[in-house]
Amino acid sequence: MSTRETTGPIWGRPEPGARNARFSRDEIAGAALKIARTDGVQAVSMRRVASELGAGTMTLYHYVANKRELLELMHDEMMGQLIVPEEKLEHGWREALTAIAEASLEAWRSYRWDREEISQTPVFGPNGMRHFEQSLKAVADTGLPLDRRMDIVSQVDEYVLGYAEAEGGFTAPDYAEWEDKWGDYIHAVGDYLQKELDGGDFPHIVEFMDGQDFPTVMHRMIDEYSAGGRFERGLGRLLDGIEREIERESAGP
Amino acid sequence: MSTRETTGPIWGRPEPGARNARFSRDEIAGAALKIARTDGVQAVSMRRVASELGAGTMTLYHYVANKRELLELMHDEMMGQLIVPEEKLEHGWREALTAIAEASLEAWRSYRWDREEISQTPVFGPNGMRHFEQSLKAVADTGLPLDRRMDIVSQVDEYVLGYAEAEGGFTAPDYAEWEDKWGDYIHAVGDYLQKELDGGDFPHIVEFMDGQDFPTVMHRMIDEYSAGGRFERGLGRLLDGIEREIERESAGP
DNA sequence: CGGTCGATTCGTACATCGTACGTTCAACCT
DNA sequence: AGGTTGAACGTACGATGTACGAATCGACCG
Repeated sequence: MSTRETTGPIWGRPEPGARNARFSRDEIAGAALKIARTDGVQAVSMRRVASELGAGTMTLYHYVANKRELLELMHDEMMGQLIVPEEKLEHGWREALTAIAEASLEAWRSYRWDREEISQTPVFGPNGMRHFEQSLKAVADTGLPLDRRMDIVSQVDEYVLGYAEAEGGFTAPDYAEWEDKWGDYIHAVGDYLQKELDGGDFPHIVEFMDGQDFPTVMHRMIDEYSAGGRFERGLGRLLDGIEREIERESAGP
Repeated sequence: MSTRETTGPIWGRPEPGARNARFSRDEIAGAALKIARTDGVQAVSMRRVASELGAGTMTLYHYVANKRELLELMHDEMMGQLIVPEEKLEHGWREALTAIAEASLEAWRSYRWDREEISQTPVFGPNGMRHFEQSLKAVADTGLPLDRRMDIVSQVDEYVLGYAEAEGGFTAPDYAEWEDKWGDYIHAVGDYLQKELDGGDFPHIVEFMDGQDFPTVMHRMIDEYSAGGRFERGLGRLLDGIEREIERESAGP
């Protein structure tokens, strides 16, 4: 019988294996991540993960209370990728935050998440905690009050999250793949767009397009994103703003 | 017969009504948005929207090629809410960007989107274009080159997006409702968390918790978010960084 | 006016999803 | 040996998006 404990986080329960467990949580998360990496998160279904493991679908429910928990497992596994070597935290807040932000972007890039499912509830897995600890450590030397330090850490996270999210619309594993998937659509969007632009209501967009057609402009923007530098530039601006706040705080009362 | 055109964006096709249409796209998007507002986006199903309109499910497919298009319609309708009165754009880039950012946050707040579905493809609806036009107009007086202006506009969008996303985990229409929904869970998370913290590996988190238990800390953070000011403070930091870039650009070579 | 034909409506069916429920089997404890 | 319980999973249900094709309607042509 054993009514499934569903109130607490999965990490609050002991991992099954008292008797003879075929799988570990890591193995399950690993299988799910492999599917997510190759076919996207929407391809991660209980059936699919189970069959990847060579198990019956319902077997998964012995290790995980529901799909949300499976996603939480995956989420925390990914958070592991944004832990940074400790020595990177020792050369001042600016370098430390940069290192963390870059690792975060890298991690969020490799898996485009089902935020709907995940980010509605606070997920605090082991790796999530390690990341949080590192983030607080990174800004420990700013001289700002605690709540302000927390504020800054959150803002950097938010920026990286938004950047990764936005980038999703302009990236694919491979440009040719993107072209293959969206090419026709983009072309048709271009036709519609041009008609609107000819109406004369969008002078700044017209200036931005610079006489090129929409697919070309899209291509330009995708290059802009994938060339790199854009993220670092933006992060730099944000850190400049933070720096100014720190200077102001340490000067004035 | 009439094979459904699926290659182009919905706005590239004429709206049905050549003969006698019961619904307009606006009515359909409106019904869907009403559902999204009251029960969340995940409650928006073709069946649900149709029945809201008093129509058969498949009738929707006469107005919309598939669910993605319905979501695009909703998305653009929401984008309408982040159009700003023109006079707000006339007092310098800083005020203009602030006005746009605040309107954006407001709009994104009211509907928590299924980004998975939406943001994977570039959506350029009529309102999306208006927003883009306004954004470019807002930074027209910065004196920066065109691609840099575009870069800045995007970054502000990205920050707002990330903020809204992160905020989602700390908000509910009403705190009591949040408490009701997550209270038990948060409490259980607290138990797990405390055990980890006692291990001694997380000194900065311990400092941050300040002797309070996890539910209390969560409450504190939720207050922090909903008190307002956090978003403006962050936006201010970002704009400070942009300002510095503008100064540097106009001074240097 | 009668007929035609496209525009519009929608019922049925199917594959896929998460998961509730209950059964089976083997390992372990006494 | 008998009982208990951890582990595996088959079956079934209700929800989803949507393909298919039949039914209905109304504007226009003759």
